[in-house]
Amino acid sequence: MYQELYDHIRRYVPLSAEEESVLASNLSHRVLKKKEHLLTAGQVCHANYFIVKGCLRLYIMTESGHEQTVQFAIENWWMSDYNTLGTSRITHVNIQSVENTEIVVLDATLQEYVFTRIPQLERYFRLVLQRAYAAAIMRAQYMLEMREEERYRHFSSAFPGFIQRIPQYMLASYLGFTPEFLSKIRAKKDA
Amino acid sequence: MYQELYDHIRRYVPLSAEEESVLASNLSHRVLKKKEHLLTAGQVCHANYFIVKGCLRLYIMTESGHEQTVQFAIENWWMSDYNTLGTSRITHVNIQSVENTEIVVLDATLQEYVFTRIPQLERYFRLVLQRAYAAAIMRAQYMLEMREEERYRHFSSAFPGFIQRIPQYMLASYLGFTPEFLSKIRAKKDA
DNA sequence: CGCGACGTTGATTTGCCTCAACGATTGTGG
DNA sequence: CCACAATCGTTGAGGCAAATCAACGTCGCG
Repeated sequence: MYQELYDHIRRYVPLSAEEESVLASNLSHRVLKKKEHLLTAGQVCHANYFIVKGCLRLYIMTESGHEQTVQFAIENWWMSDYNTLGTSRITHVNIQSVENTEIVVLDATLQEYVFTRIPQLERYFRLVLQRAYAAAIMRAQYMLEMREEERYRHFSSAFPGFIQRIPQYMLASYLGFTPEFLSKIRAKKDA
Repeated sequence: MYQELYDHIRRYVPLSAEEESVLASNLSHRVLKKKEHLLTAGQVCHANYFIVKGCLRLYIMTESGHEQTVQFAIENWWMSDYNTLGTSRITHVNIQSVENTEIVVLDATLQEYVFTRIPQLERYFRLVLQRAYAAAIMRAQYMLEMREEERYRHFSSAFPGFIQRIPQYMLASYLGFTPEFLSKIRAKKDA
């Protein structure tokens, strides 16, 4: 149980068998079918989610009424609405599974308790967040320096195989252009 | 000395006078003139920088040879190249002061030592990074959902006053368009 | 089988870029 | 302290990349 998470934590900090069990009693496990919602705009976000297997996406509804994918998360990444997590404010984002997905749920208040019992986890999350932040900055950089087509080519070479796991309209949205345009890019150079 | 930083830390975690002095002996202070470089592509990034007063920007040189501003940081924010900080890899980014700026420098290796002496700082940085990450995600969202002109209007209403502190060409670059276009936006609706 | 979701393709439009020339402002050295 | 250069901002003409809109093909699923 939770083995993938333990392994991930051990990449960053030591974790004893005893600590594993403290952690285990504060976690829960959840299985999501494809396209199932984990969080919907208007709700309060209570937990941090670790992906064991599968893929989540975070999206918002734009004023013009279409879904704008803001983030993807795959195996060994955490996802949540960090803007409101730990507060009682409602979220404006939606989190949904892209494919059948298995996650570990760490409730925000339990997380605080776990930190008191396993102080090294504070370090683990600091390191995880530093990586995530660095990745977000890199993404901002790519959005700024590359044109649409270049972004697609860069993304597909950086994450080969991932392309086949997600519908094209979600990828187009994430990369900041239209599905029609993505279709035209592929028609051009896939040959 | 370092009072602004102590105050900022105390927004998140307790900090005793004794811990202040442990911290102090591992920090240094630096004053930068406008446009001075703190980090240049090709160097190794050794430290994390806390802004006491002033403004830094992080930028890269694009293939076409122009400066692409990726981030700004102002009072009470930390800035560094988190992609390489703590490693011996060279950086590809530049960090430069926008105006006369005063910073606190926390060396990466000393930071590790300080964490062993003041474990609560691990928590402080976790919380700071969580906020920074949340802000970076919000920014990605704005880049995706808004058109160029809307981004400018949103930015200038979200950070009134900041506009006057930075040259327009840096702001245009940060927002993802050309200085000429920014000039045209302003001409349109400032009247 | 038929419907809805997804992807493709083409015609047209448009928002923003590029390029170029011209002001305004700053700062620096004689 | 002025002159000049360099930097920064403005304005306009023209071009192009990507959006929009619309129609059609295809696949999976109830």
